[in-house]
Amino acid sequence: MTDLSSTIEARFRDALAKAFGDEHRATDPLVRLSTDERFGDYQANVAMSLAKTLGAKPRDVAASIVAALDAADLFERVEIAGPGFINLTLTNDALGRRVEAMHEDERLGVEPAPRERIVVDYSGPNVAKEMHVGHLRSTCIGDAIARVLRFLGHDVIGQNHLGDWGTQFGMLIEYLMESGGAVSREIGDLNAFYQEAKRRFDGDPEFAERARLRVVALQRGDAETLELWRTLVDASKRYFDTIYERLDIDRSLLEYRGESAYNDDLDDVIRGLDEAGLLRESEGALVVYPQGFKGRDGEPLPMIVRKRDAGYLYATTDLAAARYRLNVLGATRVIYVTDARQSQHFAMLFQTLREAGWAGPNIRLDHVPFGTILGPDRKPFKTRSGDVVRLGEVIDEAEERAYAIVAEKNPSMPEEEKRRVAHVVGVGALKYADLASERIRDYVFDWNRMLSLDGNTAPYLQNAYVRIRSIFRKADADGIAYEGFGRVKIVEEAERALALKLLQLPAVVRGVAESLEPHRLCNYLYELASAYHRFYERCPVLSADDETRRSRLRLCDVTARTLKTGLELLGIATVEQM
RNA sequence: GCCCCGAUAGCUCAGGGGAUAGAGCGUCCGCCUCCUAAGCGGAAGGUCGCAGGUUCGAAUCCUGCUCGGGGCACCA
Repeated sequence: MTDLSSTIEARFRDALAKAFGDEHRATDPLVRLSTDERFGDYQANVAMSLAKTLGAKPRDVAASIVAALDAADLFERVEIAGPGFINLTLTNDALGRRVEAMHEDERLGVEPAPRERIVVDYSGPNVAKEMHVGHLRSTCIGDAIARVLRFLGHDVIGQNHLGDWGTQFGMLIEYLMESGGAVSREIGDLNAFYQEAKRRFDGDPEFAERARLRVVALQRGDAETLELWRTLVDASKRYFDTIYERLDIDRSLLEYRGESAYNDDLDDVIRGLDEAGLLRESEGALVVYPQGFKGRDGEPLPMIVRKRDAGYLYATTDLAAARYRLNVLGATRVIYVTDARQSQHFAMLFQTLREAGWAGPNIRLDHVPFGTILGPDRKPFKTRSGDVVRLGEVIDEAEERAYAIVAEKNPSMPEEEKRRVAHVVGVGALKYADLASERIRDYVFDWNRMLSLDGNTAPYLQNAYVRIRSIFRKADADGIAYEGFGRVKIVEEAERALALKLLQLPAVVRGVAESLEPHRLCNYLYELASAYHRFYERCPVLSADDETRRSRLRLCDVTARTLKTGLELLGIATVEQM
């Protein structure tokens, strides 16, 4: 079954064609959710905009559309109001039948999109460095986007573009050799290792020289050096995996493919740019000048692809990675989830890929920028001493704070269960706070707000789910039968509002895949949970008569699945009790 | 200097051509013999940064400005 908004839109396109000629099938009927219940459930606003081109009065246009509209099985009322709004009220019967169809559908009415291979580049921490809050947003937003696209049926490859190459590895490997060659220490103290190496490098010119030679050895593929490099990379991956696991990041969507994977392609990138006629030399460096960019001096802004000392940069690696994703993996869409400060870099990168002919007109390249996490002082989130906040410590605190709340609200819960719930609630709250506001904006990190049980938070949504599950536990305990559930009868206003909200899921998921804005899904789930809570207050389920009970249990069940699925798409788990 | 992003209730944020702009927190007032009150209802609170413009209609689109953040050659 086509989802509700698409169905309504299609009806209006038919009506427009019938009333004003076939060419008007292409006119957007401007079907929107009504802002006020007095204006019905949906409204079509096309009459006002069409009146001018048709040279008719808007209300007459509206009347013609309504006369041509096939409304029989769908709308209770179709009313023309104000300057020419067409207000639509769905029949309770249509709502009930659509909720039943949604309930029967494993995908909750979300139809698969035409399958595309899509690469999503996110997380991207640096080898031999600890992850910090700066990595949280890319990791959570990227994971959510990858999950949504997969749910829509796409072939999604998440790639972790690790910072696993570069001059700093000379220093790290040299220091590793000095300190015995083994990373036996299980990398909770990667930062310490990095900083010790840096201190050695800064404080001892003789060591610094050895580090520089070590870079050369690494680049020419010296076996012993490479092995130590691999030791560092592997140890770091083990550490990243522990963080990803604690954050409930879907590792089946995220493969490690660091910068080093493209080392052998970099010469060829330069050659390709040359063949495309884009390569220029400037002050000893090799650069390209993508169209439309100016520097401080008003002159064309170069993107440097090879340094004066013949070294390569992230632009080169990014070009190589993009070529790999397009040519080898066959992606038709590549999505980069990085902070907003890199916007210009990606704009230049995309422009270069277009000009080189490496990304054709049918390839979508998206930069998904996001703002900074701010502390309570509205400055970038740091510890009191001004250091970066370690991601592991943030997760610890999220779980501790959630544990304290769970223990207070539900003291009789077994200890192990409390720990599990604290994890799900704490990490869910942390991730949800990151996803819930428009991602381009900076957001203020606030433990109390994100863990609040009121408002647009993960715990509020998780609790709505828990309350539903609680009803089913009681039903099972009391031996109340509900197999097959029965028809969904919409009677009460709260049932109606809940049904309407449920049926919006497909349009919301599609919108997220298009805009790459997970906060839209958050808003939807919050509205759904609110609608459910109102239903819960006003509509007793188990104490109702059998027919009503079966109907309401079915509403409960489809709501629970929608909440659970929606939260899963955000990378957030649910629990049965909390 | 140029470019990008932001500005909506006291605070934190939704809404991004459509009717009288919403939520949570905070403040005030109500609601548990009843499926989790981790909930619900109500009240109070807004020149949607400023000024123009486009439009039947602008918080939403355009231009300029103010304020804040970010970027602008060998780091990523």
